[in-house]
Amino acid sequence: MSSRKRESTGFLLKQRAFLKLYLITNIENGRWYGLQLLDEMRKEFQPFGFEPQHSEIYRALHDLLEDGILTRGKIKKGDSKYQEVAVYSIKDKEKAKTYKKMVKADLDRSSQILRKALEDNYS
Amino acid sequence: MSSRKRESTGFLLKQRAFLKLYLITNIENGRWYGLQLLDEMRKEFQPFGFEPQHSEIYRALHDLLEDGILTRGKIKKGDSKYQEVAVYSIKDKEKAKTYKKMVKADLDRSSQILRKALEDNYS
DNA sequence: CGATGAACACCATGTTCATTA
DNA sequence: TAATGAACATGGTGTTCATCG
Repeated sequence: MSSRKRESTGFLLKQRAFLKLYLITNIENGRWYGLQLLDEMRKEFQPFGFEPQHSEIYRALHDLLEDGILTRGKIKKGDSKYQEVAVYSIKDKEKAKTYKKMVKADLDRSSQILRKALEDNYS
Repeated sequence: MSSRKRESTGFLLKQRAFLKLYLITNIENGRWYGLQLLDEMRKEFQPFGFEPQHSEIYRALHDLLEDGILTRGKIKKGDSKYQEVAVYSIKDKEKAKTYKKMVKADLDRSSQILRKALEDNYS
């Protein structure tokens, strides 16, 4: 029951968790589909030199589906072209909240590690 | 000459660079050998749940040798046992300084990304 | 061609094995 | 057994390919 297995050495937060966090927050505030979310992320983080890939966004979305946090529907886009896109919405608010709380802990921890490094090496 | 190739998508600082930074700083302040440096890092970061592996420390040290930043000598340990250890010292102070400056930029950038995430997702 | 997704490839790093003092 | 190092294995993520509307 308690056979602990190290899952990593615990350095910084992984990109996947970071993206999942943002996806949840964005989807909480409206309906979005994959490439839209990608563009949003890229726009936000371009100033910081971070440019996520489309496949990683999709993987994060699929993760969130498996986690039971999001649900997906297909709708036709309202533009001149009539193409189906996959739109997401929150399925389980509690799970979403729990996940965000988990990631926050890791964000805080990671921030502390970086801050310590700045203190220890540039004094 | 200017055929730029993306080396990564630019998420957070890599562990390797992080370790190399600490190794330089520690070695600037005295002579150390590998496992000693490992123990030191583990002690420092245990509170943050980060526990680097020995092989990664060695890889970082070898990198710094290749970079021409460190130099290595073999000496006998002063203890009851007479075993040779590999001790390191700074070979090129300028290069060391330059490297540390590079990593600082990445540390700052990474910190900003994390801070932004905290602001954007927990307001 | 835009959107989604899967397959494939690579690199950073973790785990295990070998050597020597 | 401590210390170093190399070999091997895996995970996370980037790149490419396939499909469908």
